[in-house]
Amino acid sequence: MKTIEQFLESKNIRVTAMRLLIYKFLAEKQVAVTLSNIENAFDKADRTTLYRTVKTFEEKAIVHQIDDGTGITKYALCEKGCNCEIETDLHLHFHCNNCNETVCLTEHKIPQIKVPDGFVSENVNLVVKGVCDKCSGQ
Amino acid sequence: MKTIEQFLESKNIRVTAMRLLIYKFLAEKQVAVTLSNIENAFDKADRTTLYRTVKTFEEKAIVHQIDDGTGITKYALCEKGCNCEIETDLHLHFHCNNCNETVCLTEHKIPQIKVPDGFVSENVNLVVKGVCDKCSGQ
DNA sequence: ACAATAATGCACTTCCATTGCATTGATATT
DNA sequence: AATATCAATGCAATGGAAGTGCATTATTGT
Repeated sequence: MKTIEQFLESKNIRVTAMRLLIYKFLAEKQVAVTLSNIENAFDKADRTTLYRTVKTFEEKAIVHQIDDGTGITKYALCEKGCNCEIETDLHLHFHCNNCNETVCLTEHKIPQIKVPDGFVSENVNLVVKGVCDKCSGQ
Repeated sequence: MKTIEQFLESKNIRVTAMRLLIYKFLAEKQVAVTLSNIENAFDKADRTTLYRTVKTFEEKAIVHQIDDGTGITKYALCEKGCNCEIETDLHLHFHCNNCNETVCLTEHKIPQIKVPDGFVSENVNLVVKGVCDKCSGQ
């Protein structure tokens, strides 16, 4: 059981108060968040700092970026089952058209996709849209 | 063999010189195009006109929008095998990381994706990224 | 030919992403 | 412990794409 500090250090990320806070914020969220979400949670901090912190996390593969089709980039912590260091890691994301939230379905791997001759597949982005469990009534 | 004029009329779209030009432009393209692409091709015309023309085409289901993950919306004509009137039509798109072009692979249907209990799947966006046939060497 | 309606063009606005630069803070070296 | 070095933060500004309101022009139907 590592502390967050040790974890960040193991990823070659300098530990700062800001980074710890943002990490904790991401960790307690069950859904992918936008920069604005983070901004609202930390209104004393500057947008740029938050932006760059998330970028740093992304470069060090502790956060991955999600394009769920809303036009706004979202971010989520990489979890067990989400090997973002590996370029070809493929898990799917679910975007709820009702509450507008996006979640990672890391246990759902993307099936092999066949592409025509001459095409080389390196990466796949798969977003399923619909209604999430919270909104679907039960 | 319908003329473009007849085709547009059959879709309840008024025929104008601008719309014919834009339609022809889209038709001769083998790849999805951005608004900027269209803008560059028609620099005498106003951005807004181009924007609204494409929107109209989209509403009338003769063009579909593609989110290939570049952050810029692309558009492509719906072709045989692409039933965009049907909300749930699912064909995949291929984005080349080399030439940055995106093509529709209409003959490649998206496999059924399983989602956890409580989640309702309505729509799927699947983009395969890699190297296209033109860039892959042969 | 004319009235009604739709298409086009212009000027803005908004929102998100991104960068340059100065400043503050942390780390390492002596 | 003081200082030099380098990274993190904050501020200001920019750029790009998407979208809207309104006036003007074109098209359609009567």
